[in-house]
Amino acid sequence: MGRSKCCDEEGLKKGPWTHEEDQKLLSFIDKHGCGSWRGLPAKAGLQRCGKSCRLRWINYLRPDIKRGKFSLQEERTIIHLHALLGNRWSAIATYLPSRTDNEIKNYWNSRLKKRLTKMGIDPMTHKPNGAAGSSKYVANLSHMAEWESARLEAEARLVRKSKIFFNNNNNSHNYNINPTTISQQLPYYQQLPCLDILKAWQTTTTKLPTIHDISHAILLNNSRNKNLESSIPSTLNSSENIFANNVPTTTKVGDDHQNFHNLSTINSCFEDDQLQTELPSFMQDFSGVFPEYTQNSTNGLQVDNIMGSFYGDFEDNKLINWNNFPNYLVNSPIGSPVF
DNA sequence: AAAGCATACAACCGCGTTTTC
DNA sequence: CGAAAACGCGGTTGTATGCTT
Repeated sequence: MGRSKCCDEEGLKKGPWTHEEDQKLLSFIDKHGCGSWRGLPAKAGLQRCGKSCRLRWINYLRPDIKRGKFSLQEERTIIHLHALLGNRWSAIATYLPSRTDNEIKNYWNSRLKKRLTKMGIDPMTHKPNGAAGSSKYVANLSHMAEWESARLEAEARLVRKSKIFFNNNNNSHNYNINPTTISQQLPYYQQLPCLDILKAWQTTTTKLPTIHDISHAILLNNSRNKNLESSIPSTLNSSENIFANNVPTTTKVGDDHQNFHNLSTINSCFEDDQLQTELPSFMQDFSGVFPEYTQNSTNGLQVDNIMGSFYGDFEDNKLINWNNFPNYLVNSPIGSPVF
């Protein structure tokens, strides 16, 4: 029963790989491809266990690995994803295709975590130290993470399929979304940010998303869309917009001070000039939802300090126009298994 | 110049899950 | 269906390198 006896690991070499070993492994994989790690070392003439060979290939020798300094965009993606998914490095790595989970994990542990700590932010909860946590917020984030986890798994399966689909169907759209919207569509990868996280989250709660939730999802998906060639058609029908049964249709910005603080602290990890440039940009994308912002945004956002104000041009009595929000969701380029 | 400390990152280890027989 | 191997993931360790005193 079962498989044949596993390789005997006694006498196998451990520790850092030499250039010669790398060449042997590369040469073998070049000729025979990777996989069947168990038998690979003997065939390649290596005194290593298959597990060690696999790790060396995946984390170091693979040709599609991007090495070197992490960009600000990548840093931001990691921080936002970590806030959402926790220490699920392989899931986070799917949003940074050229980076390995090991590299992201190391980068987080050696730099980002310390940087957040220095700034008075708990790297695990992504909340300011000492601040009273909002259990409701944490619960919502947890819901989002669960759905996002499921979506990630499904998306991974669908990515390959979708690429073939789009290659073969460039001129024959047949998706279950608003045809009026379709006629105005840019290619999927050029559309407004995907908001499937919010869509998924919406299935778990009747509460309207906060500005924090929206901003978080927008930033996350903007960065993902820049990094991932994922073009899966949405299956969301326009009549199924997430706000169909929700009231009120507007929310006072001032109701969300706590969440503003959360977003503010996350984004305070970045240079102010970047924040000043990029945050207004995505707010402008959502001009229908944030009318007050676009009308009064000449001065950009104000970020004074770590706990600084993110309110910018928002005032307590300004309203978010939730009625316009479904339009953005319908335009979402990436499908979700839960819709 | 050298010792001690900090940092970065490659690699290992253990464990849960999946696959194969 | 169960057992065992293989795989994949996250936590941790070891070591090289850089910095400070």
